[in-house]
Formats: sequence, C-alpha cells, structure tokens
Amino acid sequence: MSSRRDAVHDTLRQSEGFRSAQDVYAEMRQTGAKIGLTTVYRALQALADHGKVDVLRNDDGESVYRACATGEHHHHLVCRRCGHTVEVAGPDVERWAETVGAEHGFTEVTHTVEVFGTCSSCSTPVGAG
Amino acid sequence: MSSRRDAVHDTLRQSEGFRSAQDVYAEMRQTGAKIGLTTVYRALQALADHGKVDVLRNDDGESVYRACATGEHHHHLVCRRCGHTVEVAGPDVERWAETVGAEHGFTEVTHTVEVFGTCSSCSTPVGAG
DNA sequence: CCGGGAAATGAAAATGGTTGTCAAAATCGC
DNA sequence: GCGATTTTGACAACCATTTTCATTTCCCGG
Ligand SMILES: [Zn+2]
Ligand SMILES: [Zn+2]
Ligand SMILES: [Zn+2]
Ligand SMILES: [Zn+2]
Repeated sequence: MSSRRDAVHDTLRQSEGFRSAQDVYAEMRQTGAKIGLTTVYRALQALADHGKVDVLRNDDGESVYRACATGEHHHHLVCRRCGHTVEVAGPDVERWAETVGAEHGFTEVTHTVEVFGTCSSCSTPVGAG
Repeated sequence: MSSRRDAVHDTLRQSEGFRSAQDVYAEMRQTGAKIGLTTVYRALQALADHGKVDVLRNDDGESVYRACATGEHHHHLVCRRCGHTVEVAGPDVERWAETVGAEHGFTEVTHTVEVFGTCSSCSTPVGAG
C-alpha cells in the first residue's frame, strides 16, 4: 500500500548495519526522496511491528533498525567501528535463557542478546609496516 | 568523599530491581533527603563508571541502575511485571559469544545479555480459587 | 580560627530523539 | 466527479538527560 514504507524498507536494505530513523531520513533526503521525518518514524515502527525489520537500542538509547535476511529468531554480531553486522544463531543461548528462567520459576521468558566486537577489516593494524 | 553519592548508592541497595534516575530521585525526596536531580544523575553515572552499579536500558530507552551483589561479570533475569531481579551466571553464553565473534574474525568481543520473564509471584493466577 | 582555591551541588535552561496534533494531500469506492 | 478514508508532514509538545553557571561546601596551609 504505502510506497513510502517500501522506500524506507529499501533504504534500510541498502544499509549493512543498524540505522536510526534520523539516519534513514537523512539518507533518503540526500538521494532526493520526498519524505518527512514523521513518516520515516512511522514506517520504521510499522515495519518493526510486522517483523520486517529488527530493532534495538544503541549506546545512546536511540532506536536503530535493520532489514535482516531472515525472519527467524536470531541475534547480531556488530562491529562497533564500522557497523558491519552478521546475523548469528545461538541455539545454546536460546536453551540457556529458557533454562535459567525456568530454574527461577519465571514464565513467558524472552531475552535480548547482542554481541559487539571489532571486525577483521577494522582490526587490521593501520600503522604496521 | 561524597555523602550524596553514598546516599544514592544506599537508595539503590534498598531496591530489589533496576531503577531509573528519576525513580531514585523521587524516592530520596520522599524519604526527606535533600538532593537535586542533577546530582542523582551524576552520582549514578559515577557509580556505573566505577562498576559499583549495573546499568541497562529499559524498553522505554531509559537508563536503569541496580546495585548488584557481585562485581563479577553476570547477567540478569528480570520480572517484567514487578521488576524482581535475579543475578545469573552463564558460562556457556560467555563462551558462545567469544566463539561466535572469533568465527567471524571479530576481536575485542563484548556482549549484552538480559533475560526477561514473569516471576512466580506475578504469574500466580489472580482470579483462580 | 581565617582565607583561597578546588570540588560538589542544584536550579534552570538547553538538547535531542521521539511522539502527538491536525490540516492538507493522496487514495479509494462508487 | 465526490464524499469518505487513509496517509502525509510541518510543527509543537514531551520528557529523559545534559549543560550551564552561580552558589555552597570542603580542604588545607598559615
Ligand atoms: Zn568493522
Ligand atoms: Zn535468542
Ligand atoms: Zn514479578
Ligand atoms: Zn556475559
């Protein structure tokens, strides 16, 4: 229905890592797209609600979004330098979370798991001769 | 040095779960403490910087703090209803995070892991009996 | 006890991401 | 074409957090 929402989704698909609403907005405007910030926020929220994109909070507390390849439950390995993101599965972690919750009598157990690091490209020594 | 910082720390110790700066401030004022909101923010940040309290972001993006029993690396099992928090260890998760990072050539790997659920007290049926 | 300088404090203003408002514009159904 | 419905986006409102800056407190030598 919404060409704007699709445009937002497309913009996100072109990005490798997680992007904030403001990022997406700026990029779309830069490429000549005619869209308002409010609409970008709404599109992003709608996409997240529909499970079309993943959302998490960065260190600044901003919501950042990413169009992941899979709709399955997964987590992320994110380069804190360049933002390069790898989707990773962790069956052990899934089990662990469930177990830990059950051990303490918790139900409806969910979890958040994110892994950060410096990717190989970014960890290549710059000053090494 | 700072009696204020100690007061903030004490207030946090009296809380079972994670509390926001505004929460702590409100509670301290309620109990008659003479302190400003700015100072509460600063004390909380300082305590977090010194590893004296744990900090994470709640669903609203607010920073929430907790005075944990151990200074060791650990994670949390949090009741999303009453905030009841259990400190949990997850050696398997620690290993998994390292492994996943290494497999993809990432270095300086860190992670965030939080488990949420409904604690036994909160999951007791209310209308039953 | 006195004074100066550094550190701590907090009221008020600024910041900034996000959400709410609401009128205009686009779309739909007929 | 036309009214009903949805979408859009400029702008204002929100609200947690930060910054500012003048005042207060603390520390310490004299
Ligand atoms: Zn990188
Ligand atoms: Zn998982
Ligand atoms: Zn509970
Ligand atoms: Zn860990």
